[in-house]
Amino acid sequence: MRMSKLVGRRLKEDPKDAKTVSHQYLLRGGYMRMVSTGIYSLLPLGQRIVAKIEEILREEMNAIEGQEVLMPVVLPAELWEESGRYQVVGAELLRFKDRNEKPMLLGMTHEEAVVHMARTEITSYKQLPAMLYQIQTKYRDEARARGGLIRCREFTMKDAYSFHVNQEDLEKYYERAHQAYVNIFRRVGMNNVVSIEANSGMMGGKVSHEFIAVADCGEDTIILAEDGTYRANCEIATAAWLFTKEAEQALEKVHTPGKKTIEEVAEFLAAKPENTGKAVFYQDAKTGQLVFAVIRGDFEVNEVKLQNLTKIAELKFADDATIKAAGCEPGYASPIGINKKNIVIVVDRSVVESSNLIVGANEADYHYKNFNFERDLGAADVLIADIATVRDGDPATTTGAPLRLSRGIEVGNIFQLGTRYSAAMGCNYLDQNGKSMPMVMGCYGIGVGRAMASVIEQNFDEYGPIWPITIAPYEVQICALDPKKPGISETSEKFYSELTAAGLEVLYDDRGEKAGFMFNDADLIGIPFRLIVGARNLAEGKIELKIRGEKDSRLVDISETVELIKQLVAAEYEKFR
RNA sequence: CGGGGUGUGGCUCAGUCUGGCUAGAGCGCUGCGUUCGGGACGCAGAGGCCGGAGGUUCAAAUCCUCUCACCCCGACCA
Repeated sequence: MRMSKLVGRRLKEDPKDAKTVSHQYLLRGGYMRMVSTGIYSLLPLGQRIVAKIEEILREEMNAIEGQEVLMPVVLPAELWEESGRYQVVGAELLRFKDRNEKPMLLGMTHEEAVVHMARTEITSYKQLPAMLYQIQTKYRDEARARGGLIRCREFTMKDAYSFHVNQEDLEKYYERAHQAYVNIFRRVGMNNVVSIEANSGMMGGKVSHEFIAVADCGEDTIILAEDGTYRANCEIATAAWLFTKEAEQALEKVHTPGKKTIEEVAEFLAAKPENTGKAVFYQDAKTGQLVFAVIRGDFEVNEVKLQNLTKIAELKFADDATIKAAGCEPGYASPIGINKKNIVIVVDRSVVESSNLIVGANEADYHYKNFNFERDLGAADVLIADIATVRDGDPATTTGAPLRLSRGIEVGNIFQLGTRYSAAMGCNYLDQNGKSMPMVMGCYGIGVGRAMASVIEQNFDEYGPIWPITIAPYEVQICALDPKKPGISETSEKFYSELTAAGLEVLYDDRGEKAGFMFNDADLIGIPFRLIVGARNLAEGKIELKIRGEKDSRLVDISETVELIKQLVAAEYEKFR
C-alpha cells in the first residue's frame, strides 16, 4: 500500500474527548472515527488489525471443533420473551417495532438466537457436543459509552456457544475453551491477561471466568495475590480474614453526642474501627424489601455479594423514611433489638466472629459497647455470610499471601450456563434411552474492538502504538526520504515490489514528506519493521532498519535487506506461537 | 438517572463576562518557490448561516428563553 493513497489522516494534536491511551492513538493514528456516541467507523488501518484478530479467533475456535455461523443482528422480541430476558434486561436492550408494529430488538448477545438454531438442528445425543460461534455486530445501548473502543455501543464480538449432554461434558469442554482463550490473548500480543473467577450476573449459570487485561485505564477492579495463587474479580473476591474472640463483657450504653461515622465514634470512645460494627440499610429497588447488613467497621459491604446472597437483582441504599418506618434510627441503626420480622438481616462473618463491638443504640447520640452476636442478636432468622469487600493487603485464602488490587479491562468472558436457556426455550435432545433432555450449555465471548484497544493499552510508547506483528496493519514499512534525490525512489520501489512479491505486507511511504514528519506518522502506525531509504546511507550501499519500540536502528547492506527482512518477520511470528 | 462542563472552518482553540469594524490564530488542505534524517519557511489561496429555534436591540458568536448534541465524574453494565 502506498501511503500517498491511504485513507485515514493522522492527527497532530490529541482529540479533546479522548482520555485513554488507546482512544487517543486510535484516533490520532487514523484507525477509526467516531460517528455518534459510542459508535465508530473503522478506517483501513483499523479494519486490517481487526481482520487479523478475527482470523486468530477463527483459528482457535476451529481448533476446538467450533463451527462458524452467522445469526441476525435484528431479532424478534418473542425469542427473548421465551427466555424471559425481554422483561429482565433494561434500557441497554434497544427495542423497536417494524412496519407491522411487531416488537423487534437489536441483539446484545445471542443465547436466544443460537438456541433457536440448535433446537431445530440438533435433536440427538449423537450430534453432541457441538459448538457454534460467530463474529458479528452487537448493539448495547450503554448508559455511558467511554474510552473509545473500550466501551462502546456498537461493537464486533466473537461469541461462541457449546451444547452438551451433561454438566460433566460441559466442564471438560469449558477447560478447552479456557485454554483457547489463553492462546488467543497470547497470539494477539496481550502480555498481561489474567483469567479470574467472576460474578455471572444476569447471564445465569454458576461458574464463569473473566479474562482481564491488566491496564490502569480498566474499569474493573481485580484482586490478585502477590504470589499468583489467587485471582478474582473484586465483586466476588474473598480473603482469609482472621477474627479473634475475647471474653464477653456486659453490654453498656454510652452517650456519643453528634458522632455518626465509624471514625468519629471509634475516636470518641478511644477504640479502633475494627472494634466497631457498622449497620447499613439497603432495599430492593423493585419491591422495596428492606435489607439490613451488619459488618465490622473496618470493612465495606460488597453489594454484589449481598445481591447474590439475597437474590435481589438491584439493591439501593434505603431512604431514611423507609428506615424509620421499620422502627430504626438512621445513623444510629443497631442490630440490638431489631425487629426481625419483614427485614432481611445479613450479618458478615467479621461480626459473628468478633467480640465486644461498638454498635448503634437505635437512638440518636447513643451507642452500645460490647455487642456480641450470639448473645445480643442470635442466629435465628439471620443470614450469616461473607459480604465483605477485599482490601489491599488482606491475606489470600490460598497461601495467605497479600492480596493486591489492580485495574483491568474485561477482554473475554466464559460461562457455564447449564440449562438456563435450553430448559426455558425447549432446546432438547433425545438421549440413548429416547428420553428428551435439555442441552447443557456454555458460552464464550471476546470483544474484537476492545481487544484491539487493549493491545494498545499494553503496547505503546510516547509516540504511538507498538503493534505485535500478528495483528499489525502491515509487517514492514518503507520510508523513502527525499525521493527526488538519485536512487532513493528507485531503491524504495524495488524493495516495495520485492517484499510484496515475497508475500510480505508492506506500507510504502512514497509521499516525499520531511523525514521527521514521516517518522512521526510511522510511529503512530506502529508497524514492527521500518526500512529507511536515505541518501546518506544509500551512498554507502546501506539501508537503515528500525524496529518499532527499539531505540537504536541498524544499517544493512542493500543486497541483503530483502532476505534479512523475510527472516526477521518469520522469527517475529515465532514469538507468538 | 444525578452532578459538572463544552458546542466558533477538517483538527486544537481564542473571542462571550463588558453587544458594535470585513469573525480570528495555530495545525491541516490547494498552488508556486526555497528547504530536506525526528512534525521546515516564504508568498498566494480555498474553507465558517459561531449546535438549533425563538426573543430583546438600531445592532447578537456575545444578552434572555427553550431545545439538541457531545464530554467528564458518579449510578448502571450480559
